[in-house]
Amino acid sequence: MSYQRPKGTADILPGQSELWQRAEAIGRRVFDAYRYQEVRTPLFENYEVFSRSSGDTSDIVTKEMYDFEDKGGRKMALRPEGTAGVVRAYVENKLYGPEFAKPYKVYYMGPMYRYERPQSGRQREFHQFGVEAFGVDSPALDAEVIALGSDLLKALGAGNLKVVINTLGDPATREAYHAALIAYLTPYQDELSADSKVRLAKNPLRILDSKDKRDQEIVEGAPKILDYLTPEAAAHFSAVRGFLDGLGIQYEIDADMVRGLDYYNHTIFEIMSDDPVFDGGFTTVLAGGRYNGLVEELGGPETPGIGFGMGVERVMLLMQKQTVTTSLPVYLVTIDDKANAAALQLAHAIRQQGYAVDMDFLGRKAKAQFKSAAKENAQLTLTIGEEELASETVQVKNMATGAQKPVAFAELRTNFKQLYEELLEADHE
RNA sequence: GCGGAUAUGGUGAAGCGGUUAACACACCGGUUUGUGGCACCGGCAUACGUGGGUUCGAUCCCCACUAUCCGCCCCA
Repeated sequence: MSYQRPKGTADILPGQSELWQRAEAIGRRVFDAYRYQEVRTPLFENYEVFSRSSGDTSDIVTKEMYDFEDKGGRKMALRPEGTAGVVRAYVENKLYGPEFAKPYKVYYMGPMYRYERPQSGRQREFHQFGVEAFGVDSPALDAEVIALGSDLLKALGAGNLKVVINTLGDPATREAYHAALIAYLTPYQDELSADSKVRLAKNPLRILDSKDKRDQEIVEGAPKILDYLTPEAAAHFSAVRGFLDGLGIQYEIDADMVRGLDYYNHTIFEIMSDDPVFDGGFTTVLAGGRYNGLVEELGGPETPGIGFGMGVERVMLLMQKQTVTTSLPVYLVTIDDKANAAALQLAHAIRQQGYAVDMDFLGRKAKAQFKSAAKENAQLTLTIGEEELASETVQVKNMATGAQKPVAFAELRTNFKQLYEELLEADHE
């Protein structure tokens, strides 16, 4: 009986994992530059953590969540996104306390789970890098977070980026706009797509980014949220725009942009790429926004917050073009099995000095071993045969120049670093 | 949840009613003793997704299932 991985999951194998490690290293570097520190929260939480934060009616909660009952009868769920768990941890660990600097900035990297039909750039188990910053309502922080997202993608090598922003305003804004939108759309009720008819009752904002052609025509004449902003919300948004301008970050305002999670308010943003790998059109690779009120919703004190999530798989599609070349310091060539004992000891000694060593375990002939060494991009090959065993030396060959010379076992064992550097120096002469 | 396409060895890919199921790549070995390339020679593999059906005969036709890919919904 053989098995295959669950639908929508992926094995990240050597060849790919190097690229993931590179992405993670770049992510950590960028996050550190903005003084975000890593937080690691559980992959699963109480179901309520997600349903309360994302909204009971959001698609993510109603049809995409991997929820289950544990053996103790508790309703749990695999995290569909990163923010809820981080907010829960923020509240539970009382990170709002006066001893913590504000904003309290954290980042995370890890797998998320959504029960969806897999397709290009979308899986059931997927990965996000994300940040959250708590405790500061200043629009300057909104701008900094957007700058961070943009820097992150650029550092990861993503090109053809477009920053799109919008505001959902404060609760008063939202209430007024919600009413206006329903008033406008209701007369068109019969003309709306089937999906949008449902949305009209459930979440009319969603109709704004319907892809149905007729819906779009109707939406064109719909009231714009920007006209319903309270003075405070308008001031916040214009300040964000000013800071972005000051940073030289190009952006578009899309008044019809809505996000899938109900907890957003004020600034929301997406960074998209129209790189050819997404064949046709802009695809969102990073998105987030402000979620003042969410901390309270999960039982904490009134605390503003803002953050974003970045889809690693989508970024990986962009990074795919990059090639990771690795090289190997030493390949040990053994002439026959009699050399194995000495080879193992030398390999061990060199590895302990911090250099990677590979060797043959199949008893292949020298030619094949050199071929492997070349394939692994070995810098040096050390050959051990009968003569070398007798004289306690190895033939060291610089693979780049082809130069070869004998070196005593003892020297390899005690001072490999110097030898290695000297031998490779020859390269540059 | 809905729609479309596809399923042949480690990989890519021909064949489309009767074949030793091509070919290429990869891998292994050899071309005289222990050195990376090329060439040539040889070897290699539990390959026709699973289960039914049609047929004298099915990789090929039909049905179902499963899986994968792509799109919709939704989203990162």
